[in-house]
Amino acid sequence: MSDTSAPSAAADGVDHRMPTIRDIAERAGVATSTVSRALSNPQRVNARTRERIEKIAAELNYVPSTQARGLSSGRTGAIAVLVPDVTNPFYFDIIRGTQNQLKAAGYTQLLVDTEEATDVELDALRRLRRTSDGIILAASRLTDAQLAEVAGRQPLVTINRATADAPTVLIDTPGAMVQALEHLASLGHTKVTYVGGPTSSWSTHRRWQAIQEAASRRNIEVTRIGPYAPKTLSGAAAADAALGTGATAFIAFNDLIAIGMLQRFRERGVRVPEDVSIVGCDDIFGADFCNPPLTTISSPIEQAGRTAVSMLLAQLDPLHGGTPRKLAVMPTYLQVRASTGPAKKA
Amino acid sequence: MSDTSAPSAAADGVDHRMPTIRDIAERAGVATSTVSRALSNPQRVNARTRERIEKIAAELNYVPSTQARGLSSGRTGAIAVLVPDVTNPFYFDIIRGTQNQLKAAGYTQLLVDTEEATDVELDALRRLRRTSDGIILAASRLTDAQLAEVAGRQPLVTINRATADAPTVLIDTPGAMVQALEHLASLGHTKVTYVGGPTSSWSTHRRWQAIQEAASRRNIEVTRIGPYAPKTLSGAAAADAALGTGATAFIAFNDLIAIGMLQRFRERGVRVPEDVSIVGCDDIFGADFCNPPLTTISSPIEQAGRTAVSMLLAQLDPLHGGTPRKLAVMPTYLQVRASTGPAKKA
DNA sequence: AACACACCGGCAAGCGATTGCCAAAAGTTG
DNA sequence: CAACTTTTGGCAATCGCTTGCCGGTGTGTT
Repeated sequence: MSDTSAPSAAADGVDHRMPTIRDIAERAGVATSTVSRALSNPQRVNARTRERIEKIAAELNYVPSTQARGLSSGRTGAIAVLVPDVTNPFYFDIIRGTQNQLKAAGYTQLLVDTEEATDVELDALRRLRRTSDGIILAASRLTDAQLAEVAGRQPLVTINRATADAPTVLIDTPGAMVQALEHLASLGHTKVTYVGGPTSSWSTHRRWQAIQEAASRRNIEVTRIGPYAPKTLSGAAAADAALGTGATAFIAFNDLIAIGMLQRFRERGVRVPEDVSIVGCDDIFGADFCNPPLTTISSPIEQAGRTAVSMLLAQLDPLHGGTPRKLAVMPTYLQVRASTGPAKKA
Repeated sequence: MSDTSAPSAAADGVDHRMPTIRDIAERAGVATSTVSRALSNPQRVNARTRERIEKIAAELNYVPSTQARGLSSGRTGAIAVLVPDVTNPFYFDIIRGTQNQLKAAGYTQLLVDTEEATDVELDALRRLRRTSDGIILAASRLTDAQLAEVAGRQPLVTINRATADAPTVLIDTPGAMVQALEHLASLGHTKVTYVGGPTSSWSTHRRWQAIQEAASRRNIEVTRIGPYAPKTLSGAAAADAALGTGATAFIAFNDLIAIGMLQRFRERGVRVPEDVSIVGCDDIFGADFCNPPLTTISSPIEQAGRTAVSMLLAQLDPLHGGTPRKLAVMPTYLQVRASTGPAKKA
């Protein structure tokens, strides 16, 4: 870097200073306030003036400064999306959903990976207070109290984590657990093990509860192992432990664990579904082409992301958004593939 | 703004207005400039004063306004990462790599999905000019001229797209193509088809070139089909077309296509690797557990992301960053799994 | 013809930080 | 102890845009 100097005009003769509304105002012979309004509040200004301004803005290749806009208006135009792990395919779809919807609404998405850690989540939330207009919090690890405090400070929507203090998008995996159990029961399984996720995960508790209830109404004995980290690598340990329970069918916290188990069973020579059956959860990328293809709980994840955005936007702009819903439940269903089969005769 | 006066407390008794350096300055009995310096230029201020200020800032739970900071300093503290498709697992790893490294350096990551479209990419780039301090552009679809212009306007690092105008991180997939070809040759394959990616992809051309060169030096006949969109869904069409070439082995533009082909072959009763062999590229999530597990080209993708960040940061701050490298090439190797086998006797 | 009322554009005060410049205080030196 | 240098903190101007308030025009209503 030898240049960077010169009286604001670069050595190549081109003025690299970004144009501001002031430049536009001068060229158009109006006040900056008029330019501002023409550009962000079109109906507030005469059509002819507006067109002239727009034309000049285009010529100058004007791009408004988000910074300045945010500073004076109090709005940042950004929505933060916090997920526990960006590399978990489940969140990909959420991210894509929010991304689409936010872009459509003219917002910028701030993606934050909270690394499955409460303190990272809290810290991010803290500094995001100034940086974003609202937060979408997926699979939060926070306590109810913490969540309430966050919700009190800024618009918030949670995904897969119910709280009275903020609108929530729930994916009805517990409901599908019942389907899964019925499916397994009809295949003759009587002993089922639930392979649990992280202790701090709200979802894993809900699912376990749903399973217990459903099992008690049928003739099924359920046990639980875990917690396991939601990664394929945890699958090996989970598979080994699962085998120790004597159950013939396993319902995993999510597909990542289920796929990991699949791999481990293969290593150990345990056949799926001949020897044991496995049900996953989320129907992520890969669930359809793993070996064997995974029976799992499927849901419109991407839509969950879109719905979360809608709910948040409705909060930000109560007029436009209609009555803000406090809760949306995404339907789920059991996607039966090849990882479940008749129970092996004892 | 109705109040701003009085004890400026909200109805619930809690003051919801965010604290500013001014609040801190008043409490500490110093000027705002001192607070500013204490917080972002510590050695510029007496240790005792600084400690006092820091203490008050902590008590007030002060968070600086990125907006204001950016406006006055000219830096935004954000780096944009543009990828063609956030749901492509290949980019997951890039994203995770940049995310980590950026966070460590105190930057915010702005993730943008360019939807594999040039105009979306250009538009994003345009508005990002004001919003970010620098850009990481993965697998850009832009022309050299467009790229040069972007690079002239703001710090830029490209991934998998060489250009003289900006530092680049390359993943040496072409190099690995040679390995792949040798692997196939040693298995007795003499006719190989390359299943190409999007026309606008720079990588697909490089790979095809490498393949042609390597093939001409051996006794292998290569053909090319495509373009195909880099999604599993394109795999079906690709598989059908591939079969039509009469080749016994296929090298796919990426794992997504390869996995899609795998599925299609299964549907059609074509056995892999007994009837045909497939090599993928990228070693994405899923390549190891699909059926059969995919022989593919593996590389430290996450590190590519991290390296890109380092190179960009070095550009932003030439002093600290040492001599900025202009090019980094990530090593690759062939990961042999079960989708390749001996050529079928004709 | 008189009055009310949009409509439209300008003025100017911020928004919350950073930073160049300056002066008072403190520390050094011969 | 005078002359200097270095520290340290304050002043005030910006950064680029938004927005409340105001007044001058044009249009519509009695």
